[in-house]
Amino acid sequence: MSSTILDRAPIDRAFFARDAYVVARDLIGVLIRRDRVLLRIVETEAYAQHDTACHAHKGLTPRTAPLFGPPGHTYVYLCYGIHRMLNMVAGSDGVAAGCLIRGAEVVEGLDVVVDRRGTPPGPGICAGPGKIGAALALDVKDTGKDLIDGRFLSLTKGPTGRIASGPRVGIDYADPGDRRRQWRFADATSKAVTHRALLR
DNA sequence: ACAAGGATCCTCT
DNA sequence: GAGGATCCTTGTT
Repeated sequence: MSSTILDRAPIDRAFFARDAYVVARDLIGVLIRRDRVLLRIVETEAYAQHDTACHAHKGLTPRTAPLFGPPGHTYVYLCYGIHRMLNMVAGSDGVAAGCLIRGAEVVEGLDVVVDRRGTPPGPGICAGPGKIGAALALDVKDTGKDLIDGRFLSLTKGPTGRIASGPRVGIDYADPGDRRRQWRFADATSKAVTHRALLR
């Protein structure tokens, strides 16, 4: 019996207990459900402790604490005072690492997403990390929540397209060496991917 | 108590 | 592709 998009294997903690860039790559295609909204991840970025692009590189603070905790949890923070950004903690307990969810396609619940975003439906409605935060109605209080027990979000494997990679976006403040890392991943077949020109 | 800094978004060319 | 808007939280006084 072939599996449908609604009948996929759940993601376990071991999935997240690997290097962040591997997890970020493998998150492409993963389905995120929250209530009536189902998203398919099409763009991600990896961040790690000794990487000057990462919030955790200066050390542990109350805000970045989830990044240092066990894998398979959220790290949600407010960006530019407006946007709520969803990260998934990777690696091992005590070492900071995470994956930013940058882009997604809406599989179910488009009406809910349109309402939350306040824009008409279109391929770009969840193309960008701030848009995903809005689509899932995330709050900064959602930081540190478990991703494996399925109580906050439920994650299952989904269809992947062709995986492309490139440098991360919006990290001009980071050291040149870190800016060059090819830690951005995307499904090249998706229309919900931003900054296409930088990918290969 | 406050300055400073954004892992962005949107609207133009 | 580039630039400005925007405004809350963080980390440090």
